[in-house]
Amino acid sequence: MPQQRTGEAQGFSSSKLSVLRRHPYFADLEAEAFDQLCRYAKHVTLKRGATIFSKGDPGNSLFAVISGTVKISISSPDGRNAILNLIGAGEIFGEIALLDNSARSADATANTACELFTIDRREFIPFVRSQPGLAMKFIELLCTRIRWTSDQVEQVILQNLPGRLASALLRLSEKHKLEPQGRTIAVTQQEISEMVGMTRESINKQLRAWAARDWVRLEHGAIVVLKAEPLQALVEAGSGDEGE
Amino acid sequence: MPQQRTGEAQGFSSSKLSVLRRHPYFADLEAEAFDQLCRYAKHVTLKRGATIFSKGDPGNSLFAVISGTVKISISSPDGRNAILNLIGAGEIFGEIALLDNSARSADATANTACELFTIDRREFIPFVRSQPGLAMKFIELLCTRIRWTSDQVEQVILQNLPGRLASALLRLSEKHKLEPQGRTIAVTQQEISEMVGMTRESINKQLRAWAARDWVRLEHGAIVVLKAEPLQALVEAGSGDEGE
DNA sequence: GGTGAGATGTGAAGCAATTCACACAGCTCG
DNA sequence: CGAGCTGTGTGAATTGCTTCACATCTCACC
Repeated sequence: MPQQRTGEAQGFSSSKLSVLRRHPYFADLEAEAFDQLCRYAKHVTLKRGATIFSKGDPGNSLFAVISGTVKISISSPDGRNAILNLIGAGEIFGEIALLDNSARSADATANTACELFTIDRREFIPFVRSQPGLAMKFIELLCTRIRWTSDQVEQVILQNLPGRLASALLRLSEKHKLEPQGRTIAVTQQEISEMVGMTRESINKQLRAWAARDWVRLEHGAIVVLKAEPLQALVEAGSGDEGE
Repeated sequence: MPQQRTGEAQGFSSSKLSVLRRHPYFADLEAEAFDQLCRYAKHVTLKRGATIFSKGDPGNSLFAVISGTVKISISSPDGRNAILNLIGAGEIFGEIALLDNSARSADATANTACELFTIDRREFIPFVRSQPGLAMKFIELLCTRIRWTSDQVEQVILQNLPGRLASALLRLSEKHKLEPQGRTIAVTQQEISEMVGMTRESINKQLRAWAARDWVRLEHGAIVVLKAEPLQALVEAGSGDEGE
């Protein structure tokens, strides 16, 4: 894990911690247990593009995002990329390899400059055992992940370009809907193309067509969903074309 | 859940139970706890094609397969199907909706005639709480599922037909390698096509090409992997064509 | 031992998405 | 305040896979 600056946890401002505290995974943890968790944690600041871990690494730490976004992806030998997930502030990642004590199954990189919280396996596993409710929380987290990933399989197998793209936009805007920017999704067209598994060019053309109908607005490095309903209809219609 | 015959558990033969007992999820459960679990369980016999549950149903039971195979799939409005997983003897399914107390996210049907074990949420959840090690087992199970599903996303996004098909065959033969039939995978070409998201015709043509090179042997309703290495090489080469 | 349903095998035509080859816009950092 | 790097926009040619339309094969079950 290169390019990181670490420091012990005692200096955390409460505003940073509150990002995590608000999150469902920790929300109903007792204050005392939460403080103890923070004492174990290390703080990491990363530049955009920094590698957090790579496929095949031993999975001996858990991460939480304080600010910025992290990209979970896999790359093929011929240079193509598949983005499995984008992790935003307040979310956790890296739990799978940690929990089943095996190698990382994908790469994690800083998609923007970001601040992370990281906790080591050696401290974390005993902590989970001491907090019986926490295991159940992680089961819920894993279930959410499976639903997310299964959804992705479903869309990629069943839908054509418009359906896949619509589905990806809706899934992303769903994740972000709690946040202040509303329905603005901060992703590049290149990134979306790697999430749905089609070329940037194809994605661009479809997005333009929708922008012409005012279903979306395209910004530099972001997409705003203006009308979710017709997109939703497209997904539900199966691998359907749009009308007119 | 139609077309089922149920009976209380006291009549189970030990041979049936041993299928489950051997399986990692239950292997290191104490005999007493295992017996108690069996007392809660119901036995179900299903005809080929029977619906076990459908997407959207409340998820209030867990299943284990004693014999036969179960298909976990999703169908789109226009009649296309995506198979997410095939569950064989000794395996568990239906745990996701049970654990996070939500609706089924896919359909489950009997892919062959099969015998199942089923246990109700009301009995199961308290049982898990009474067996602290069991929660950890389920965490491992969920991690395995995520890895399986993420693999599927990876292959479907990054690979073309030969790569996807090779990958699917290897993943399936991996699952079956412990069983007596060796590398024989009991699936139809239609089923494989729905797992990789391409048409049966395309799959058939690719399989024939490989059969001509003795990489696989095609049987009625089954595929035998003869040479895993060239298939593995194909997967690792990215969306690569085969030579000559 | 026949018969029908499910599974496999195969070619020709069509098309959705890729590939390739650009032009331009917008940030950001010396 | 250009210089350069990302990100976006767009058209023409190509292609991998689908679609469609069959023939054949296999097996379970009357």
